[in-house]
Amino acid sequence: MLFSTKAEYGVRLMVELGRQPDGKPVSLAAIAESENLPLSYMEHLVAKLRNADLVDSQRGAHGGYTLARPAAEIDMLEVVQALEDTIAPMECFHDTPEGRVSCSHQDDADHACATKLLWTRVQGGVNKALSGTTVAELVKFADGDVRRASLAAHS
Amino acid sequence: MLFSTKAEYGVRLMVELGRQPDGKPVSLAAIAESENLPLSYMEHLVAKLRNADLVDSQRGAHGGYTLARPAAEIDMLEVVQALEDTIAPMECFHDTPEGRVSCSHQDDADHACATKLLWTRVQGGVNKALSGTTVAELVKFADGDVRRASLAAHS
DNA sequence: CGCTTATCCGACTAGTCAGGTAGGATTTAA
DNA sequence: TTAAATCCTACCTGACTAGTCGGATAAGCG
Repeated sequence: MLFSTKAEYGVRLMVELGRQPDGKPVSLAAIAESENLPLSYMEHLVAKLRNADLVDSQRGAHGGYTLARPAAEIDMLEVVQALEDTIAPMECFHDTPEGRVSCSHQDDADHACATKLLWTRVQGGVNKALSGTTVAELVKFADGDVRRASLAAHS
Repeated sequence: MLFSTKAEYGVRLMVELGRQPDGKPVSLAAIAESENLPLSYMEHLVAKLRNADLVDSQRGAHGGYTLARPAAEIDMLEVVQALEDTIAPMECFHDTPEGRVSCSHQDDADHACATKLLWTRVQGGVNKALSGTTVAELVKFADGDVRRASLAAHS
């Protein structure tokens, strides 16, 4: 498995939020019910999204969550990175502050890390796919042949 | 972490085998020592590679393993697929016999699986990176020739 | 024929973590 | 003031990763 359910659930959550046409906050309970996901588990996930400034929260009655930015300006690389602790292809890949990939295995003159080329390419492919997809796009896809979302029916 | 050490170790193993110029079998002990990896753990991995017809084995004294095919004809998608139990991006993706991806979540008329588009793209990116890289290429890279060549994912 | 080198094979295990639960504190609208 | 919601911390549990171990089998060699 490439990603865990954290990414799966979190992406669904973002899509549900992006689905809300006006700026009205949506409660987690509504999302959890509509996607049939455990509410208390989602609380952990949405906390990560909030820490990453991807969603805003409104506490109290009639509170909930909203996208922090327009859905078209949030790409999936941000979302997945916020949810998964790491999306590096291998353990030996640790992101440097400059954002470059590097490998902790030796990279000497006589013996290069043979797998570095491969994992770099894989990560490139994943990042490209993630950063090239926005929340808005997924919303459109989900709504494509569907008239009404179950969540919209509730509000 | 996208992949486990199974893929990491297994790819290293394949590269070591591909490094052997003649068809002489290489013992696991030699590889384990040269890559500084646990021998008894590697035995499990090489068994998977053998079952996938990626390596041939020669038992007994002076035995060992050889690539089942020329290094240029073995791509990393085969290798990684043999090692990892699944490389689907998400749990809900199960490969159908025809090789197409599908999602086990409901895709009914009233609620399309919003994340399907995303995971399909991700898997496409990973598969492309893996299938576009051969053992021979990694061998060449490790030997230092192509060190400055395409590190980034090419198309 | 043993002896050594190697692959093969299955059982077992410590540690980690994903996935989820539980309980309560805090904030806010009506 | 009460209900609806976020927020926060701790805890649990089964599965899986990353091994280890002991031995069976097979092949070359003197």
